[in-house]
Amino acid sequence: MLPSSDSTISTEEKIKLAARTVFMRKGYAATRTRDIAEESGLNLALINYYFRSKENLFNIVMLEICQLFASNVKELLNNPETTLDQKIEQLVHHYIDMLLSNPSIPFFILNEAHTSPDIFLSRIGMDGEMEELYIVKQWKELVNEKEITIQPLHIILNTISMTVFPFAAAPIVRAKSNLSTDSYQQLMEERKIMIPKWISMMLSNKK
Amino acid sequence: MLPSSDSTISTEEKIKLAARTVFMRKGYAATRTRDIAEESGLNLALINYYFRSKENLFNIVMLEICQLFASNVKELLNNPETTLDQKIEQLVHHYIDMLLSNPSIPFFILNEAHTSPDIFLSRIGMDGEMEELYIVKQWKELVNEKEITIQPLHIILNTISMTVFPFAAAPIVRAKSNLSTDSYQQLMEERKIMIPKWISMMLSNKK
DNA sequence: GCAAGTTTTAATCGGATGATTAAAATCATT
DNA sequence: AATGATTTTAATCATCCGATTAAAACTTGC
Repeated sequence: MLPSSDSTISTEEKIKLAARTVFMRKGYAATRTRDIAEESGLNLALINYYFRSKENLFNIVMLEICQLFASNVKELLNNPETTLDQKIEQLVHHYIDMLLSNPSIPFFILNEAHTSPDIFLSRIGMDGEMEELYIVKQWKELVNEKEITIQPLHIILNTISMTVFPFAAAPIVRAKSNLSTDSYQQLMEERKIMIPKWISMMLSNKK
Repeated sequence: MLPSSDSTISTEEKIKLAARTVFMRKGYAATRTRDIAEESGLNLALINYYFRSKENLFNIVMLEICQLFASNVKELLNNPETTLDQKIEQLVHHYIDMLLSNPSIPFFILNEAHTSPDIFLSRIGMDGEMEELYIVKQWKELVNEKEITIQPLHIILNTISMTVFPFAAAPIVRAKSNLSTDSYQQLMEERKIMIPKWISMMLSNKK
């Protein structure tokens, strides 16, 4: 978990916290070091004293967010004790819970992946090694059993799309649907239950 | 349709074209007027000569993109001649086709909706009046017939999520799945067929 | 082909912004 | 309390970038 705002935290941590807030709200380019100074209530020069440059600070914040985004997921997908359906359910729960407390993350990640894909992809360990995960074995078994012809990528895309997109598009959806912040959160709680069911339906629909 | 690059187009149009390219690639904040000048091969001062400011130029480009994004959709959803299933199918087809030729639009819209939601929402006519559309009547009929309890917002979210998100996240998904541009387009063509079926499944699943 | 308007150019301005600096304030050690 | 190290501050620098300007290069109408 990312550190929460506290009373007795170091200056360095205060800067990182403020930077995370502002970077996530406005993206890298639109953020001025002065914004971070203001947000943290600290002197401008401290940012360059503790972190050498704006870019360096951003990289550090970025890395922590990516780690948060990826945390537990690999273990979850590699657990031999849970079924495939359970894994999907756990994954959706994990992400919706995480996004409910950090709703700006999807935008942030999409933003940086889009504006500088090469840097972004190299920064986070996008090195594959997905084939070894236990869920892949389970998927192959399911394909044999039920004669499913659907590409697994579609299922992955659908799961992530339905889970993450409502957070990325929250400002638009909220405006269009006239939902309060609370109602929107309630809606996401509902989706925590529903999305795994919808995915199961897609999987059980043999060809 | 947005104007395509041509041989005999006015300077004004050249600037707008270049601006669209760069704004969509980098977002408003990260774009310098000098980038637009370079992209168009024109003198820097022409941007301020034809459009008074960077912001003004952005607003114009933005408006055109939003219009493209919203074009035909209202008519489609208000057509009394098509069934609800057909409407969803047409909607998905329309958007995937549009996004295949303009894959940066989702990121662009999400970006601006997030960084300055108030400006964005006021700019595009987010004024509701959704209730009058024919599809709403059809939805209500379906609810009566099949005793569906699912919130319509979930279905809307799912349709848009599954359609749009794979484009917004394309750089990440492409990297993770090692798919070429062609294969990725092929995947989207498949989704054109599949998404309406998945949505139908969700709808037919009574409670 | 010349005058009036229009478009394009190179040069420059002024404010914003990332970064630095040198001095002041605070803290730690004895 | 005195000394030295660390942290914080206000002021400043250098560069970037949106915008302007004045003159040059075109175009149009006669």
